[in-house]
Amino acid sequence: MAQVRTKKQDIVNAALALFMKKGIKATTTRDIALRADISEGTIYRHFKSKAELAQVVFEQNLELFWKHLRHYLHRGDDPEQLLSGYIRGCFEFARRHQRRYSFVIAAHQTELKKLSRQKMKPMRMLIKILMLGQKQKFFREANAHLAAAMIFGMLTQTIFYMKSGQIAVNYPIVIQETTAACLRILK
Amino acid sequence: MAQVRTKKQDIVNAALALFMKKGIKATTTRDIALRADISEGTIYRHFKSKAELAQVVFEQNLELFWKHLRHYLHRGDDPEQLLSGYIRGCFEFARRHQRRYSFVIAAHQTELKKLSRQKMKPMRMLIKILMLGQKQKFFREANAHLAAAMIFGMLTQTIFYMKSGQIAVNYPIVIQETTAACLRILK
DNA sequence: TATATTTGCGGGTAAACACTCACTTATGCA
DNA sequence: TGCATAAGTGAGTGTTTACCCGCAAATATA
Repeated sequence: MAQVRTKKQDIVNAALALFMKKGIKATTTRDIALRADISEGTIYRHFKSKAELAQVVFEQNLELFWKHLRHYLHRGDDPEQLLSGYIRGCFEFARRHQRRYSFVIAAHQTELKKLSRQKMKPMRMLIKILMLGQKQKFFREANAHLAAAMIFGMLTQTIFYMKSGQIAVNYPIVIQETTAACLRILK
Repeated sequence: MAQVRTKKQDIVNAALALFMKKGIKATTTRDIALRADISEGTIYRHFKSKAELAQVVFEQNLELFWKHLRHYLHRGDDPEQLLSGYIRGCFEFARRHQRRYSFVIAAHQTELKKLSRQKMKPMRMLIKILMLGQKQKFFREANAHLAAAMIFGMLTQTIFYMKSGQIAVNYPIVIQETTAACLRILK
């Protein structure tokens, strides 16, 4: 990503690492300052509160997830391919950026309550794919929001159980199975 | 439930209400004492720590969810009926005991990390249903753990989005749609 | 070079936290 | 009735917390 290394970015990076490991609440400003190798005061030069910092960190990671996903959608534009790319993108992101993924999902569902719930771009993108597929008669008519929730839930929960070691299957097979399951629902 | 009203139960009830509303971390022992109308010291007569209290509260609610689910499974014993009862049971529990449900799910996935992850009976029960169905050739062969994760994720995420008002459909239809989707995956 | 603005520091602070403890009151039992 | 134990109290404890502020150094602007 070749970013400019400013103190501000140092803070964000340190906060990111800690939030991912311990969660937002359990991470202290002192922890962050220590890790970023700056003083606590400096944090408040750049962010008006710990909450604002958390918000920024969350958005940066969501953006990353989002870019990653879009990369997987570039190839082809028929709904079935889009969906399969989407699913693969989610799994790959979760695999390659385990902590980032967990943070985004966990923060979205619990830690950042009201904040930016509407900003969950990956979810909105899924809805769009489904609607496109319905318009083109690839997928049967159904409430796209409901279907998207189902699919998103399938993905997150599957990843969750894989990570916690309760599903002993390898990635390619899980991706394949999940995609097949989604298509069965939608067709 | 007609429970005996002891101070201990008062504490559990107060803690439950607060944990459900604000989460475990954000609830202080002072909050609990105030709400239960007892002193903070009393909490420590009955529980050796806040963590232990949280554990008890979690288990009580999980037990409730569990009993509720079993009630929905009593009728019939062919896998398809069992599954449909299971799904209905989840949705009904989430509807009738919204906060309890959220607490159990949230606590399971984030707050109680290592504790009692193995104790997630509803998940284990789902796996059993799927295995039974496979044995009886009602459902096709597949990794039951993976399928259970998918289905459980479908349910939790759907409920999550319904509660947050992002899916505007009524319960009977959602239950029906979700059941149909599950069967499509499994058949 | 003189001056204004930004960036960084780190000790300090008040509030909040989970938990303790010496003590009082209630309960069970012979 | 007398006594042992359990239940309940609330002021206190030592930490930890997010955040502040006076000051210094760096950087930009003239």
